[in-house]
Amino acid sequence: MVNPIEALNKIFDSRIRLGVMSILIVNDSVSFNELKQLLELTDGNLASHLNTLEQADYLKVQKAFIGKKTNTTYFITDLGKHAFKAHLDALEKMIKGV
Amino acid sequence: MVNPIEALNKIFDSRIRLGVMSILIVNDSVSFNELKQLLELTDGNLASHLNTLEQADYLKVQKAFIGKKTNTTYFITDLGKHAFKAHLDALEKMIKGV
DNA sequence: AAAAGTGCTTTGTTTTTCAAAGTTAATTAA
DNA sequence: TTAATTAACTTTGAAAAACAAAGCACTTTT
Repeated sequence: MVNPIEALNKIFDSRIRLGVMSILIVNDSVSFNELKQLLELTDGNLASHLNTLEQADYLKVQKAFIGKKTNTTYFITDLGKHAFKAHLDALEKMIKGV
Repeated sequence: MVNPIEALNKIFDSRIRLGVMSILIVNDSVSFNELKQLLELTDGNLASHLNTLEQADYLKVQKAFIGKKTNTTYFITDLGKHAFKAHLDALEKMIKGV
């Protein structure tokens, strides 16, 4: 038997990052503020997790003005989608004892 | 919509603890050494994660002698089974966007 | 007698998490 | 026009967690 945990993605150890990804995989764009409210996080905490995901190229950011008000929107990347799905597959396999 | 991550169990943030639980949920008893080999961990690291799970009453330990050689065996508790299943359910719900 | 295995505990470093405060720039309220 | 508020961070610092390595008591194997 192979080590069952090595296919799990370390980046998705975090509940928060899992939450972000599961939101972004179904909604193709979500604002900073929406994420903050959905996940009930402080600005700094959310920003740092988003940063971790961005560093990994799992999501990308778009800063825009709505009128003259800034709006920051997050999108999942293809890499992010694949990584997330691979993680879920690995989880499933692990649980099923394959 | 409710915060999707609050139903996730913080104890299962760790890949290692997830791995231990998924092994113990299908094998009703596993030795320290088997876990160590399956998960490719150092003694100290494994022991501390097992300790976290034990503190939570998610698993119990049985120390026995096989001949005169010590053997430490781990079992999942009912509480552990339920907590693990609840976590997996919460994960599934989160991913499906319920 | 020396080496190696079991199952830890202890120690200490590195990494991660998080809240709180500070920041820049715009917006609305008084 | 000044004050308060919102957005989206960054910085700081503290606490918690992860982890490897070493130590330990005991036993078996060589």
